[in-house]
Amino acid sequence: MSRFDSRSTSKIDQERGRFLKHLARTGLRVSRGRELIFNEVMQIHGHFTAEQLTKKCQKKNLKVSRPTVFRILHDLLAAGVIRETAFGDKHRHFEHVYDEKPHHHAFCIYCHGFIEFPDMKEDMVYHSIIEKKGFKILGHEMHFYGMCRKCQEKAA
Amino acid sequence: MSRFDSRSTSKIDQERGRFLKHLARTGLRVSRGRELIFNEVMQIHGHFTAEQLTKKCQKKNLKVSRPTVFRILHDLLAAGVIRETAFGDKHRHFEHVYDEKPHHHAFCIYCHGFIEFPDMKEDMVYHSIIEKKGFKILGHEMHFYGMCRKCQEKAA
DNA sequence: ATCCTTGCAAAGTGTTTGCATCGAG
DNA sequence: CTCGATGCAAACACTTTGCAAGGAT
Repeated sequence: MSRFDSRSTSKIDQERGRFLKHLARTGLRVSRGRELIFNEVMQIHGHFTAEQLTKKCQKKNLKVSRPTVFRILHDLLAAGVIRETAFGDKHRHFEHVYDEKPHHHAFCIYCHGFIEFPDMKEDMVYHSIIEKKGFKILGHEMHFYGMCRKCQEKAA
Repeated sequence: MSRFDSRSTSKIDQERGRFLKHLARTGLRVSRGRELIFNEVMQIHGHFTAEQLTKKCQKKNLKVSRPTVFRILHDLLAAGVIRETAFGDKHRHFEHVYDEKPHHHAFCIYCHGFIEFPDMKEDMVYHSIIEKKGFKILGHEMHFYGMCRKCQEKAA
């Protein structure tokens, strides 16, 4: 019915605006690499590593070297388009700052696996405390840690 | 009035027990290094990196090499005495699994600084969801991310 | 005597930097 | 023509491994 789905693109456009503004402000160019990486990143749902992103680009025959990927991830971080999301892992994980499907993680301290569960918006209690300190909240994630079913069975 | 403060030590003894049990179960010895690192770790309040722990030991003239520190941190992880706590940082951060003063963090995506705020125990909604999946919860932490006061002022 | 522990040096891994070249404004 | 972007190779930082010596049971 509608002529085009404006909902999902507007979010991306908003993020693109944030990125372009950041580039303009810091005197950086809208280069081939930046456009390309921005687009790839926005297509990813969930978390990703620099390595995964590099491979994803290479599979599509988009030419970007690893250093460039890292450099542009820094740009995206500085622009506030992506953020580092924390895992007890060797490499850094990234994801969009705008959350499509907010969810959280429960990590197994034994096997390092994790399960996901949806956001229940029960974090509001914290908002007033944090914002009183002048901190502007963009999002949140909750980490539970413990022992997954498999590891419990193994330990039993 | 009381003859000695048994409260704080009992917690540590409990953790020591967990560690010893793990060592026994996996056929590892209660070596000098393990005792030493265990004690140092239990004296730390808050998060620490392998590097900090190594330096702490060396300052006290406790002889342990870096590889040993890493190896014993793995033991402590496997025993469930410490866990990795997630920061958007290069090195891994650790902390006790038993939480003395539960608190959470709000990270600035611009400067990577963070502020702390106390645990409000508002996470209970998640327990039933997570435990339904057979996951045994040992603790949790909440990460907010956004922009700290200073970075907001800088950006204005 | 066996098997775990430790330290040293070396190897890995993920990330960053230097530098020369390319390319946009 | 100037200054940023990029790729390559090298450098880095943190962590892990191999190996031989030392130590506990």
